[in-house]
Amino acid sequence: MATGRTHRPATRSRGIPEATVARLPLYLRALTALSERSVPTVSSEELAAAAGVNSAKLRKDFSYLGSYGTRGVGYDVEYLVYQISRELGLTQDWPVVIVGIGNLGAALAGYGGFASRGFRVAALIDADPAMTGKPVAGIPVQHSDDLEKIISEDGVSIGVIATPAGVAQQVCDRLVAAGVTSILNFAPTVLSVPDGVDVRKVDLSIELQILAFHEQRKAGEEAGAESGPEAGTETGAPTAPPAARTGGSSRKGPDGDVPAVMPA
Amino acid sequence: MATGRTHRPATRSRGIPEATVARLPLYLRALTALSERSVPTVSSEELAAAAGVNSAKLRKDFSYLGSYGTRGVGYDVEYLVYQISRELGLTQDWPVVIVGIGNLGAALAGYGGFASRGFRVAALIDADPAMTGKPVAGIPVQHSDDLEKIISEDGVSIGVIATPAGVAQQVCDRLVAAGVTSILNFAPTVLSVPDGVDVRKVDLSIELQILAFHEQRKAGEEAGAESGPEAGTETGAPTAPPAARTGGSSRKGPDGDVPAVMPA
DNA sequence: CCATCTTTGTGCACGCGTTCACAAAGACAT
DNA sequence: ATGTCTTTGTGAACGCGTGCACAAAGATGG
Ligand SMILES: NC(=O)c1ccc[n+]([C@@H]2O[C@H](COP(=O)([O-])OP(=O)(O)OC[C@H]3O[C@@H](n4cnc5c(N)ncnc54)[C@H](O)[C@@H]3O)[C@@H](O)[C@H]2O)c1
Ligand SMILES: NC(=O)c1ccc[n+]([C@@H]2O[C@H](COP(=O)([O-])OP(=O)(O)OC[C@H]3O[C@@H](n4cnc5c(N)ncnc54)[C@H](O)[C@@H]3O)[C@@H](O)[C@H]2O)c1
Repeated sequence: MATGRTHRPATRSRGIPEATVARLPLYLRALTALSERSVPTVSSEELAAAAGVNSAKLRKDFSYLGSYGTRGVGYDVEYLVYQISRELGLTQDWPVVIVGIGNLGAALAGYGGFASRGFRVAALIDADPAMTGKPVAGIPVQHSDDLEKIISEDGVSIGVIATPAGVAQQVCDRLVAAGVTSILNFAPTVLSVPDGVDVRKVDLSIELQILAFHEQRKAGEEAGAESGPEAGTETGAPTAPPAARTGGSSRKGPDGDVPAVMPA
Repeated sequence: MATGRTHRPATRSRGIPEATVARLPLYLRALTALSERSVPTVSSEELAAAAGVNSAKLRKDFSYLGSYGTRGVGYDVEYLVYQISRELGLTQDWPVVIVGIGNLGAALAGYGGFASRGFRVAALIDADPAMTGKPVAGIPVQHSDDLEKIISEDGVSIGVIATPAGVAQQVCDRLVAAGVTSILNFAPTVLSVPDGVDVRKVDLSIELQILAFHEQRKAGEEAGAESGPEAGTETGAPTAPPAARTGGSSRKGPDGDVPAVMPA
């Protein structure tokens, strides 16, 4: 997963578990597709398949919202779309600012999936004076000097950070000071924010590394079940271990992994 | 969290919990920064702060990798960088293809964070003939007709999908058929893949919706503790409920939420 | 060599999330 | 009205992840 709230770890918000909240947009997307095909009702089984989850989990998720659904029939698509939208706060308009209009920021600015769900790009902000005034995706870029003014005037509470990692924390601080209380961070840094501010992060690099881990594991177990510790291709070790293995043998890898002596 | 594995739900890979694997890149990033500052050792407390996690959790995570670390001192930065890199499979080179070189795909292609960690953009692939041959971020775009050839020749096992949602599944199918076993999906669709293929997704829209949920909740509890069911501003309800509330009163929202009768 | 002090590694308890399995609800046919 | 059949809503069990708290390890100083 690319995200995770930063502060406020275990806050069961209004009785709805965090894991459920994270799935509601998934259900909503599937339901919207059904709605566009004028499908009137859907069973938990069908909807769960469309959303890629277990049907029991889906029913339990919906049970947190209340007792919608009719036994023997299923759920009314339009009604459920409305209920989930309302629960997620999508019946109102959310102005969003994007800070850092480089490659990624520009792509985000032009992304149609924004407007489709109650989000509106209120402003694009960049520190580069050469960008100021230049329209990106039809919206003129504004200079970061005006950040505070823009946020307070438009009542923006959600900010997207697409700046280089080095300046992300200070951009974040300015956003928070100006009144933003939700931040979506694309920069590969840990942001620290005061209580009451939510941060979610999207990190491409982390996702790829997780995939690489599993990929390596797949390749490893395919090449013979147990060929002993680390069969081939060491790719050059760095320095020596700290105070390498003087005497004791506490324990090694979880199950007969490579011993803690460093190669070369 | 923007992601989540799709199939193969509870696979404790090689004894390392999935949650730990997801944090390893975070530690690695923090450690790399320390390494660049030539910091020789770091305590679990310091490193945990830098990575934004609990120190006990960090120590437990590292304990799955083995007993590195020296009591009373901490962890050797270089050594740990190497161990985590190796565990994540970053000591080898991973060729990656990006399919769909539009706004997002082009941004990804130019992203420096790729190369920095053992990932190499092996090819950019698009279905638009007008794109073919055109260099994006210094790499010429290839036509999707050649997808299979590219993947088998370069031995690509990781694919990134940045096409429109409508074609994502068929692109995915082709990637998998050609030998790709790990997919990072940016299109807002649920991909179905055979066993043995890992899918991770990044969905901007979902992240924003989760933020909106919490944002709404913050605004709600700030405006008076319990003002009864749904104080103001109904934003127009759609159709009527399915077989609305004939007699029984099973139960409503979890804690005195809006009653299940629809407004208007 | 011994004492002290720092920091790791982990046992343990707890809470969240997932899944199974089933009783009850209600649609629908007769 | 009654019976059958589908599907919901949820109780209960289980496993994973988290964080506390502490014993043991080992560095450091005398
Ligand atoms: N491009 C990608 O695919 C991608 C993927 C994942 C993460 N990221 C991350 O997203 C961020 C942006 O990536 P990018 O490729 O668009 O980089 P970029 O260099 O193209 O864009 C960065 C933009 O931020 C602006 N900026 C710099 N400092 C600023 C400040 N203090 N206030 C406001 N604006 C400021 C710059 O003028 C520039 O326009 C980086 O942190 C990168 O690591 C990018
Ligand atoms: N732009 C964003 O910020 C953003 C954010 C989140 C998600 N997404 C998603 O990422 C995807 C791409 O977004 P975008 O803004 O770059 O769209 P885009 O329309 O700019 O680019 C899509 C590209 O895919 C190519 N394509 C179409 N069919 C193809 C096929 N069968 N094989 C290969 N290439 C094909 C098109 O030629 C085009 O170049 C979409 O699914 C979008 O929903 C985009």
